[in-house]
Amino acid sequence: MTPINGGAMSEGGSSGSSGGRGGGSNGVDGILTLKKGPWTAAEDQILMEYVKKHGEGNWNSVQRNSGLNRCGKSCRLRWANHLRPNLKKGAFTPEEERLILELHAKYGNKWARMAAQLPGRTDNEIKNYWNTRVKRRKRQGLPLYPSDIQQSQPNTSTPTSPMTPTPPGTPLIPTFSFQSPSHSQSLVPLSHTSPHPSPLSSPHHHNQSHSPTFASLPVFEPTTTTSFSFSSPFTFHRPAPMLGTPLRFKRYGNGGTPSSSIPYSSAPQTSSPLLGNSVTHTSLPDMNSFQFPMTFNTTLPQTIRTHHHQQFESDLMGSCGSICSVKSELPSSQLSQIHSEITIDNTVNNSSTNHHQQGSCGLLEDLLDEAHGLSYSGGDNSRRSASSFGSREGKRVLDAFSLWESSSSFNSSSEMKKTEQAKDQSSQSMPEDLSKLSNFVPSTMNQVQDWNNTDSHSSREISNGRNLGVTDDHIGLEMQHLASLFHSSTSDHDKAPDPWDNLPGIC
DNA sequence: AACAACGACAACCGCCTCCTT
DNA sequence: CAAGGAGGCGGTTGTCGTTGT
Repeated sequence: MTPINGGAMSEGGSSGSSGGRGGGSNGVDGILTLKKGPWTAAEDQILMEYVKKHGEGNWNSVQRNSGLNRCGKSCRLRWANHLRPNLKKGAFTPEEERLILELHAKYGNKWARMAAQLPGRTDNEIKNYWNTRVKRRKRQGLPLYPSDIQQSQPNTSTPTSPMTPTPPGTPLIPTFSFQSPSHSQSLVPLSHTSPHPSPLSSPHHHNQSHSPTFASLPVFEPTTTTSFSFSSPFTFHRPAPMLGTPLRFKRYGNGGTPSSSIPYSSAPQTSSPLLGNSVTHTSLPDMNSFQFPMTFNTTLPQTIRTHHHQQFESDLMGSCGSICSVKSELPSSQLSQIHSEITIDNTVNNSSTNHHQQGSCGLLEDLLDEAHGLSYSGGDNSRRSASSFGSREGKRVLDAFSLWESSSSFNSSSEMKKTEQAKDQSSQSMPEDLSKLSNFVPSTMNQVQDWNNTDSHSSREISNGRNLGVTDDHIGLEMQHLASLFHSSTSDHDKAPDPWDNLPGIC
């Protein structure tokens, strides 16, 4: 039970009460109390209804206007971590796990920043994953990072990373490298070439002591053999304007955020420092739908890899959200298309497999094995993967969605027909899991579009304008950027096996 | 079957920064 | 310029389910 803290409760929930959960909702002595603890499906429904009507932001008004007896902060958290569209539930994929390691090595405990590069993932998820990992490895007496990932950034997370002390003499400008002989990867922040403003230099960041020249994106060296390969055909339909996932598009603008794209797509379309003078970005003929008829394989021999490729790699890894977030922002029908057309090779696994063949040190092998085992072979993650949507929390959310869908006026409108059509179209060509996803999110996602289209007023007012991280223009700019990277590329059109099929659970 | 250990995760808390007035 | 509100971030805690003994 937590009495409202007078007016002093500045959203911060400085309730000062015990952290106990499952508190009641009724006040004592007539004092209205804010409910704490787990959210119910009904509460979720209320919150979703509210966001549907008013958009994200103004979380404090949720309680005032919707009758939901939760503090604004709690509402925001609930929405961001559980209710908002495009959330990717389930266990982290091996690629994601690897990326988390890399990002943590680079950024430390900057969960939001890491989440910005893991589309559909929340900072809370990443944080939980990491903390669990820290505990486990500490117990096992293992180093936090695989030996091929060197943490050379001043660790901002000493309390939770006791096993990875920052070595003395760590440079202020962090470097980040892979030293596995089989990976031959090396990541360095090419700050001098990055056109992106450094988010770390932003005063927005808490007590950041990083060098302001630190590139926000993990830019790969030309020698990089990265973890992804993309095959064509690679079609982007211009996504519907959405509010999307503001959490990931505000401060940490890379990873598909507007901030990362603007420098590329600004009017003059000057050549990127990375691309050299020969590359001039030109306007796209059709931003509504365009295709990248190319195969891009990052394992190409260095000698035939072009600057385009390298740049694209950089953007893929650094701003994975540029693509992935586009994917995640799309309505389900388009989502399915993206899913079926983006091909990502899991060369992480391949490279780690090569480890054995190349006889690297046993510890590294063990670590890699462990990492994979955690993800695949009966480990905890597989457990969770199997039950991710069957969890009580998942059920709650699904219940809420069911309630919401069944009660929403949206269902009876013509929009519903469109949604159903989209469902039909998409489900025809999507795997079962994606079909389920389609059934799970479509109205929500369409609704987001709807909010933006029909309720632009409220949308613009969201969060005092701070919430408009993803705008139509921004997405368009991203598309321009991406397309420009493919502009002069040619390729074969061989179809590669769809790696999304290999992803567990919902993705 | 009972218990402990562990992992995953939701949610809370406090602090911080930015924006508005 | 200052104050207050709003929102975001990172740290922490408690609960629950699973697994192992």
